[in-house]
Amino acid sequence: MSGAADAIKPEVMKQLFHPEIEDVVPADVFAALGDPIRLGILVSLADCDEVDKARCGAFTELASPSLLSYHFAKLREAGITRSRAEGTVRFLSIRREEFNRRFPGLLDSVIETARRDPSVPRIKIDV
Amino acid sequence: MSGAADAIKPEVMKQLFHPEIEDVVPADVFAALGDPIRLGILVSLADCDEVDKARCGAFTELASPSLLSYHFAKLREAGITRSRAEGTVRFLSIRREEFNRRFPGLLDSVIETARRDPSVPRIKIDV
DNA sequence: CCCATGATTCAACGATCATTGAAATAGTCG
DNA sequence: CGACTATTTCAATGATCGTTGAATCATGGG
Repeated sequence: MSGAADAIKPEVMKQLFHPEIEDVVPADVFAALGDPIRLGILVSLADCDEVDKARCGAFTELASPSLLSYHFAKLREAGITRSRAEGTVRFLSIRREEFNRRFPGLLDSVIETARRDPSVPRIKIDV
Repeated sequence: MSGAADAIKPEVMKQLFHPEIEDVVPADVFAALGDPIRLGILVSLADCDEVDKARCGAFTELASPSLLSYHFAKLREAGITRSRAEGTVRFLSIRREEFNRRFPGLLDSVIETARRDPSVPRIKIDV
């Protein structure tokens, strides 16, 4: 097409749903944490050296792409993580500040608990 | 029956299963916490004035007896609570010390989080 | 324009979940 | 014993879960 002002950045991939942090409710948070793969995603994210630089594709040791997508959605819809698109890649990060404001201290205990436990799988994310 | 040494206390009601605290795993704990009724039971227990004096029957505002029994079992099997029988009554309590040893700091954050949130139902337990 | 790549969506599956109401069990007390 | 109370168990329901594999979508590069 040949319009004049199509200066829109092409990187506007379909937006995934993120709840307002005020709408997030404890029971849903804990339900989202109630799966070893999702806890694995969380601690791996928490231990990632550079924040907001973890590609979704870095988690393939934990599950198949399609299953990962399912678990990413669970964490995202529970207000725990954020998914950001950049070109053909998607980056995953923890909604630290917001979440800490909503549920002070909770995330740290959860991550510490999951990090300490051998039943939680984890990967090294090379950014 | 007329044996000589039947000095056995009659309060040996069928024992309910409690996992060893070492066998408890984070994902199962969070799954158990992922329900508003169970969070309600937990904060109500935590706010009970006299520890280990909360009758199961005190929770009937939260759900029907049979549903309560189901949720009690979930909390118990996740290592969070203990059920103790005394005559025809059962008492429910939080496995504070053990649980804190296994997952330091977690229970307090969870209870604080649930206590602060209006989506979690709660009752006043009169012991 | 077509192809490769990264990721989500869809359809299907068996498993578990939350809930209900009725039945069983355990203990107490007349 | 027999009625009564407190609680669990059972059977049944529809809903959601975790998983798989195939299909789809979006983007970037030849």
